[in-house]
Parts: sequence; structure tokens; C-alpha cells
Amino acid sequence: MPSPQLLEEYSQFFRLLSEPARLQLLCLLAQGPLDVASLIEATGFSQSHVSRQLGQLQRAGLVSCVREGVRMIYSADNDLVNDLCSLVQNRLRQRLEAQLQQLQSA
Amino acid sequence: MPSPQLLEEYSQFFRLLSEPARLQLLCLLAQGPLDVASLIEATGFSQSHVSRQLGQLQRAGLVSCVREGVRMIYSADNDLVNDLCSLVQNRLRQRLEAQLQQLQSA
DNA sequence: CCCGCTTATGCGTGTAAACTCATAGCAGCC
DNA sequence: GGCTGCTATGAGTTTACACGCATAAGCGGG
Repeated sequence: MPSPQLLEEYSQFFRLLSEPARLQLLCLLAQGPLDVASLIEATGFSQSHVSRQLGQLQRAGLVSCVREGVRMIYSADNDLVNDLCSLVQNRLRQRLEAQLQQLQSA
Repeated sequence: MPSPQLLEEYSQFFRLLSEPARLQLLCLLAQGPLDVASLIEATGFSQSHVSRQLGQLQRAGLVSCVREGVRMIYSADNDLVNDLCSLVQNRLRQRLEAQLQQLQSA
């Protein structure tokens, strides 16, 4: 079993993904770089909120940004999030299939 | 990009792992079935808290339980959590290595 | 049937964090 | 220099949830 400190780090990481807003931002950026204004429009959240979430993601090393004139262009750093989501998706699917079978056999 | 509802489900799932207590319970159970009393002793949390966390994990389909006399034996359902933690671990390692290199090249 | 043991659940509290408003910083343009 | 558009951040509110205490529920033994 992982050490308590490691568990703490893991859970901290998962916490980042536990907020729909942040996860959405990550998924949007996974498709390509975007500036903050575009992310605000795509998500519908307030400007300050989006900026804060991006800050958190950046500190965690999940996104990076570069200035482009007056705009900040954010981009996702790798496809870890996609992999994690795929695993969870499989799990959800398996679970639904199992429920379906139980329903049919009843 | 996943639909908003799907993102909501994903984030809800990650939220389960975002609490060290729950993650610890999952990792303990990943090694083998245990009853609630053992989990209480291993984690140091209150009885009610452990029971509640187990309830959440059970509803999410991550653990299951069977009565054994007066005891409830919980067990982890699969190794999804291990896979997720491995991915995150790799990510953390990569990040630290990158920081190390930056430090050395400076 | 009552009692002890183990687990589940209402209820209250405290804290962490999401979210907003207002304001400050920062780059380009006049 | 001031002005405007884009982003970051301090401050305050509100909501969500972890956590414990007390209590109930379920099972085995007398």
C-alpha cells in the first residue's frame, strides 16, 4: 500500500479532477490551445473563476500558458487526463452492463 | 470532448478518490477483504466515519460487502483504483524528474 | 426475550473550497 | 503620459462535505 503522504498527494491530484469546471477546462484544452476568453465563453463561468481554476491546473503541471500579446494562451501538457477518463469510462460502462444483465436475468 | 453530463459523472467519480480517507480504505481493501473493525483500527478514524465512507464507495460500485455473522466483510471490486494511482504516480515522477533536470542545467 | 457486539444512520459543527464582486496588474495603442 | 482590453488576485459569501457524538438497527448467545 502507498504511504500516507503519497495517498495524500494522489487524493490531492484527484481533487483537481473532482470539479466539473476544471475537468471541462482540461478536456477543452486537450483538444488544442485556447485563450482565457474562449474558455470563459465555452464554459459560461465567470472570468475570475476560470482564471483561478487555470491557476490551480497550472501549479499542478497539467496546463501551461504563454503570453501572446495581451492574451494568455493555455494548453494541456499531456494526455494523462484522457487516460484517466478512459479508465473511468470503462468502469462506468462495465457497471451499467452488469446492471443490465441483472435486469434481464430477473 | 465528453458531454457535460459525462464530465459530471467523471468528476463525481474522481471526487470519491479525492479524500485521503476513502483512498486509503480502497488501497487497504485492494490487498484483501477486511471487516469494518479492522479498517477502523488501520485508519484511526471514527466508526461512523469509516462506515459512511464505505457506504459511498459501495454505492459507487468500488467495494462490496457480505455479512459474516455479526461482521461485515468489505472487499474491493477490481483494480481500477490501482491503475489510476499508477498513472498519477507516473505523472508525479515525470514532473519531479523534469524539475530535477531544470535544477541541474541551471 | 433480553443483552452484548458490530455496523449503519440522524444530527450538529466546523472547515475547506467554489463562486462572485471589485480591484489591481499588464500589454498594446493614442 | 493616459486609455482600453485581457487576465490575475484580494476579500467576502455561501455551499458542500468531512468528522464526531449519539442513537438505532441487525445478528448471535444467554
